[in-house]
This record gives sequence, C-alpha cells and structure tokens, in this order.
Amino acid sequence: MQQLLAHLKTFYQLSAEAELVLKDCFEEIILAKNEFLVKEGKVCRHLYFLQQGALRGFYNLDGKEITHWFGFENDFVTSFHSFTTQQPSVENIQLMEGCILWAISKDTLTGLFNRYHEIERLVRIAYEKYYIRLEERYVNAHFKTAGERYESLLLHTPHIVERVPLGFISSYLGISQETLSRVRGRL
Amino acid sequence: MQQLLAHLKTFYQLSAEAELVLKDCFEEIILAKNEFLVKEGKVCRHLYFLQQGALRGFYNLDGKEITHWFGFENDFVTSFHSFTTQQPSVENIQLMEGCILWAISKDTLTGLFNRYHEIERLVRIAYEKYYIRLEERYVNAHFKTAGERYESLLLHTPHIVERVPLGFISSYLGISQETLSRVRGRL
DNA sequence: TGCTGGTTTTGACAATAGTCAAAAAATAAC
DNA sequence: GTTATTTTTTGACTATTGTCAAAACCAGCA
Repeated sequence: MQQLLAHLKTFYQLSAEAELVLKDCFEEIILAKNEFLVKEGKVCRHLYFLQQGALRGFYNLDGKEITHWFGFENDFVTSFHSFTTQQPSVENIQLMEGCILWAISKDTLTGLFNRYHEIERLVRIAYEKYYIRLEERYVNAHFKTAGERYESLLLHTPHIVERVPLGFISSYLGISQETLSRVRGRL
Repeated sequence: MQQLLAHLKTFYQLSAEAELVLKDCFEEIILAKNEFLVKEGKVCRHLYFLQQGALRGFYNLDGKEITHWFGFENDFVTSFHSFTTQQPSVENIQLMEGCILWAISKDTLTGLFNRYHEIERLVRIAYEKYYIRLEERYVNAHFKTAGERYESLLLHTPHIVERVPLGFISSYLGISQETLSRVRGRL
C-alpha cells in the first residue's frame, strides 16, 4: 500500500487528504504465476495497481495467443475496454510471475470521482500518460521493420527483453518467433 | 458553436451551466485545404473541435510522410503529445479539405479544470473514448495482413476510404501504395 | 478538344517475413 | 546427475510485401 501511495504522490501530486481517502479503497491481491487476473468473456470490474511482478494482456486469434501489452511494477492495469464500458472482456490478463496487486472496483472509483474532484483529476492525468505511451507504441509498431521494432524495444524498454520469454515478445512485436530469433542472431 | 455544444450534450452529458461557461472559451478558426493546423517543431497550445472538414496527422520518416491518423466532423483533434507535455510537436496536422474548427487554449482549459469539476470529468471521459479507439486501431494495425487491414477499414470506417486519397490511406495502413492498389484489385 | 499535373494501377524483380520441421539449448523434475 | 519438458535456434522453402519504373486514368482548364 505504501508503494501505491508513494507512486501517486510522486507522479500525480496526491494530497494528504486524498491519500487518507484512498487508503481504504484498495484491496490487496496476491496471485501465483500463470494465474489469470481477467478472463475473456467476463466483465472486468476492477482497476489494479501492480506492486510487484509482471503480467501480460493477450487475446486469441485463429487459435494463436496475441500478446499486445505487458505490465510491470507501478503500472495500473486492467482490461481497459471492458473496465470502461462494462462489456465482456475480449482479452485475457495472465501473470508471467507471482504478483502483488491492489484492486479498486469501478463502483468505488466512480463514487470517489463524485466526491473528490482531485481523484478524478488524478485519473484524467493517468489517462494522458497512458494515451501518450500507447501512441508511441503504435507508431513504433506500425511503421518499422521487424529488426527496427526489436531494436527499439531494446533501447526504450529493455526490462521487457530481460523479463519476458521470447515467444511473448515476438507476438508483442507482431512477428513470428523464428524471425525474432534471426533478428537477435544478427545483433 | 451550436454543433460543438450539441455534441458535448449528446455524448458527454454537458449540463446547462457548463454549457454557458464553455460558450465563451472557444474561438472559431477557418482554414483552407492543405493548410497546417500544427507544424512539427512548434509547441501545440490548443485543442480543436472539428466542426466541418477532414484532416490528417503525419510525421516525416526518412523523407517519407507517414500519416498515422485522420480527423473528421465532431472529432477533437490536437498534436496530442505536444499539447499534453507542451514540448515541440513531432507531428504535423494538415487539412485535407477546407475546415471549420473551434479552438481552446491549454491555459483556458486548465483554468476550467480548476473551477469546474464537471469539465475535467468531460475530458476524462473523452480520454477514455479516445484511448479505446486507439487501442482498437493498434490491435487492428499490428496483427493483421495488408488485405485484412484494408477490409477492416472498409468495414469499420468506410468514410475514410470515401474521403481520403489512397496515398494517405496506404501510409495509414502501414503498407505501400502499390500493395494497397493490388489489395483493392482483388476485392 | 487536348494539354497538364496529380493520382492510381500494372509489371518485373528484390527483400522481408512466415511456415513447417527438426535440432540445440536451457529449465525444471526426479 | 540424468531425464523430461519447454524454450530458442536453424534450415529449407513459400508467401507476402516493397521498390522502381512505366503506363493508365482523371480531373481542371485553356
């Protein structure tokens, strides 16, 4: 909990008052490697703060698992579309390592929005950050060759390469595992 | 102006009070085809509502123009990264048709956030929508073949195909103009 | 009607990436 | 330390897409 609050204070200017309020709104969750945080077809009703561990978001396409994002320490994670719209999730979230998470329900969060302008602001700012991140990722992914994408990953997010099996990384980069292996051989 | 307010009322539950406030915060801008709304290297200080017309966001990569998004009627547009961080823009926004826009400055918007919780909420909700849209676009773009991407464009956003020159569309899909032409030939 | 500039298509060939199958390497299990 | 099991790499071949150059198409307009 301390880590979540510290993160919010550092990156979102959380006030002492809001801190007191938030303290009681999150619930600790501990899950083991390979367990699912969200399953496709189910509505995702929580937003999670990832204190410790690593996980991935993926969906199934023609029997293949397509990993399209990763989460690590200090990330807020959820099945975004499902959490926002309260429609069944199209994606799965699975742990790549044992994780410690803090969960807040959509209802609790909505209640906080109504009572505390500051907390809605905090989320608005989080959206800005995550939007920019996604936009960068989009441009990177879409307009570069397999080799360039991997090099960009090494440069900008080396922790992904260090902690994630290559099978997930190739999927994340939108290339086959074999091509990734060859790209790595060339470097 | 009516159109902007109507859009906000319909899709963002804008209250009558907030409507009165917002009315005076936007400035009308009329620009001709091919003019630039944002130029790379300059800080983008405004958020725009596109009342009429069509435009594109693009950046330069090895001397080539990469179009990575389009804007149409009722879209909020800006050089997102630049507007948020107030760093120089890496992208250009150019009009594909003559446009009518309504501009609000970052400072004005920030002032509104401080005074009206409801307006910050409105923007928070806008972020949600735009984030989901981008996420869908990301998945579509990244994990499908050239043909599938074009078909998906036809299916989900046919107005793009109708109003945008093929050269921009191919760039948007991340494929060459020739490949797009051949894909179209096959359908 | 016939230029003119731009856009779109076609053709030939090269480069890139995917697929399937098997080998090698790395982990985990006993 | 020796098996299993999983992950990663390699090889041969195929499919997809890109590149360059030329042709066709399509306005707008003298």
